[in-house]
Amino acid sequence: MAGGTKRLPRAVREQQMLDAAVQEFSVSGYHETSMDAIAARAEISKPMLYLYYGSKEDLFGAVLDRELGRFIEAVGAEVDFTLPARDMLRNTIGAYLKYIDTNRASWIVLYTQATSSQAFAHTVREGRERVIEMVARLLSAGTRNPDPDIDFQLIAVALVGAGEAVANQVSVGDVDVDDAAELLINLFWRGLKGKPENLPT
Amino acid sequence: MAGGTKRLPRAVREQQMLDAAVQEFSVSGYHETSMDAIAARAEISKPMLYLYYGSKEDLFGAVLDRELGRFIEAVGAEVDFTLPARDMLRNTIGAYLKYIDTNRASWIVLYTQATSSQAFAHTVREGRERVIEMVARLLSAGTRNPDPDIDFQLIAVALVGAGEAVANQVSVGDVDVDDAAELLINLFWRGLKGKPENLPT
Amino acid sequence: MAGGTKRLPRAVREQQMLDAAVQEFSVSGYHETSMDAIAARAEISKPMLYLYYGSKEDLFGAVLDRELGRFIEAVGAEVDFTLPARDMLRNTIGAYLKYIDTNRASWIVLYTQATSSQAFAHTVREGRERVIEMVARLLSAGTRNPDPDIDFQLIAVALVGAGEAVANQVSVGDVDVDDAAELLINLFWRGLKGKPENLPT
Amino acid sequence: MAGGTKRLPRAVREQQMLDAAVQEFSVSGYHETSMDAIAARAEISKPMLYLYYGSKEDLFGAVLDRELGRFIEAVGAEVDFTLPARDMLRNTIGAYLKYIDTNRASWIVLYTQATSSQAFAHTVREGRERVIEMVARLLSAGTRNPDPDIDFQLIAVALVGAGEAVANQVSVGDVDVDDAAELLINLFWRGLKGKPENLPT
DNA sequence: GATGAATGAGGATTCATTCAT
DNA sequence: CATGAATGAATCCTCATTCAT
Repeated sequence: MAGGTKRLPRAVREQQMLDAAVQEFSVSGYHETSMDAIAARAEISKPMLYLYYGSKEDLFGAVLDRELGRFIEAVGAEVDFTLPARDMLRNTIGAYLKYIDTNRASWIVLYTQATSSQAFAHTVREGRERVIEMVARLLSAGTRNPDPDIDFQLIAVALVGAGEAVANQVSVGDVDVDDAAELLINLFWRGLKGKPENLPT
Repeated sequence: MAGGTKRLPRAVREQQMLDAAVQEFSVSGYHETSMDAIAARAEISKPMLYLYYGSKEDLFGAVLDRELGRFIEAVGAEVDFTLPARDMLRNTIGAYLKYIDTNRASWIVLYTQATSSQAFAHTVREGRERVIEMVARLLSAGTRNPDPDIDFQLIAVALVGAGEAVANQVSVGDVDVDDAAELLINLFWRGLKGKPENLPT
Repeated sequence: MAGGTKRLPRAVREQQMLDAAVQEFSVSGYHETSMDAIAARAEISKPMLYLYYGSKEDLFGAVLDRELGRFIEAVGAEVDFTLPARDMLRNTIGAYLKYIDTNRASWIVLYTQATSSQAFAHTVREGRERVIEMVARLLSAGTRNPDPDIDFQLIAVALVGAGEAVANQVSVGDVDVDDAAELLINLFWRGLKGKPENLPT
Repeated sequence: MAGGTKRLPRAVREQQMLDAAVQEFSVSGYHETSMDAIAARAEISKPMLYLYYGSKEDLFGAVLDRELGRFIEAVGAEVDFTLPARDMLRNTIGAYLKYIDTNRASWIVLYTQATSSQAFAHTVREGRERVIEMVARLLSAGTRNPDPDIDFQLIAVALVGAGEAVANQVSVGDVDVDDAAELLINLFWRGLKGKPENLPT
């Protein structure tokens, strides 16, 4: 009604739909978002959604794919492996939080809503596992004398969990990005220090 | 067939229903669990569910209440505020992880599924905030010279996030409870050390 | 509204639904009959249909089953294998046409509408093949000196086709049952006479 | 890919579309065939279909018209009214079955699928009635002393039914055309013999 | 002349929820 | 007390049909 019922090229419409879907899913979650609502927000008709994405599940999958891709790209772009570890860490975490701060709906869908349906719990779990795996390798590589007793995998789980929790506060707007960055950098940096027992008591 | 249409005292019935509900919700999530499935597992009729709990939403709320209560009770029972900080921390974390290890369905409902519906995102957020608040106070209290610049609140967010992530691994069965406990104790203990900047570089 | 929203025992409701379904399907065919229409005619709600029959396809299947069963029963009841061939033939054809004359909707569904959906073309084809097979055996058995050159199978196809065509006229009300019976009896009786070549030219 | 976006003269396009439509309809039936499928098979766009035929119903009507026309033409071409009755019958039936054998999709649409929609049950019924009428007249004319008691109309119904059933076996490929022809010729010839009662008992 | 893009309208299906016994 | 029987209200999805280029 308001306008916008033009013929758009396929690629544009796709993004328009995904944008609408991200918004709706982020607010209401997978199950409580209706295709009607998405179509309405995208200012198109429902059949278009089905024409382009086949089903609600597939649409949600496409949303996850795009948002995950964007997220990875945004973070990856800021990572320079030639920098010293500490700087790289800073940059990575900075990019991570900046993405979340700037793309809140995206983050909410990826972090909170993606587990809403059985169909995606799997996908999300795998995604997280890859991140954890990566962090674990970084920890292992960044530690000077890696003690074989250290369970880097588990430390990575904890760090990623912490990172997500902080990120989530950012996405909610309760926390300043810079403060969050500083905290996470320190937390991860400690992780790189290796054996916890070395810490002062 | 075997039986089941007995007259049970109200309290027993209630628990029976909640037990069934926890199981179903933990496996399928809020939306993908039907009242039929719950009634079937509880071996009672659907009208009974409605008689006792009014609606699916209320039932889920009752589930959250009971599980949260049990959780708090289980953890609280092991906490002795008269012990030295380090011991208290150890006991608390031990109780926390033991509860999760023993009551996986309960944890899954509380941690993973409670965000499934708009109606409870709120509840969960509040619950987590209370925990974070508590941890923040513990951090603040446990630090010898609390520097007012330290954002204990945010540290608490990170620590709780880490704790949940590790707890989740436990609930999935991927991690040994004792290993998890040791890791978390160390992580939290560092949190008590105050300003991150004090750490060695 | 008009009445009839009573609690009926399962068996009664089932018949009520199937009755409504037969009527609707016979008038509009499989695709052009909506579950709404069937529910409305049965004076029940749509969910009942699904509760009892699962899907439109299954409902149609149940309709076919019941009508085919009734048909076979009605015809079979009149067949007495102890009678002389000619009498048995007369009785069978009589029962056949009487059923059709009395249960027009049933016949229409079985004969005309059952091929409406891919899903049932198969079933119908098989049903017809069984009838043809049976007729072929009767022909073979009823022929005094069965000439091996005679393709009873094909004769049966023709006779059954003729029978269905006549029956259909009956179901439409264009033809008197007795006339139709006489015609078919003669036609089949000729079939029993064996080799066509024996006929006068 | 290979081509297909040529400018073709109207007449060619029309046949191309009808060809595609016949194929699709014969395989899937009226309702289960989509305009998309027809357009795809015809290698043209859907708007073209609508431009030429207005609606699915009209398209199906055009299909029936063309196929019926071809059928009548094919059979009619072989009928020579100057021949003796028996030869004419042989030729007619031969042409009839040859057409079906050669144009199976056409026959299936005319015989099996045309009843799929309310909209055409009518058309088909009328078509069949014309054939029956014609056969009845032939029977009447071919009988030496037409007894007014004989219901040629009904005999024609039976014969046409038999003819269709046999033809259908041919279209399915289960029966040899020549065998089918012989059978039908004999069957019809008997029909010409007049009163059934004259037959031996 | 030809089509990619778009939609109105309706149908099947599924629950959470409630009577009537 | 307990439940089998029943439904209102959505939701997903599809398809014939039509613009705008």
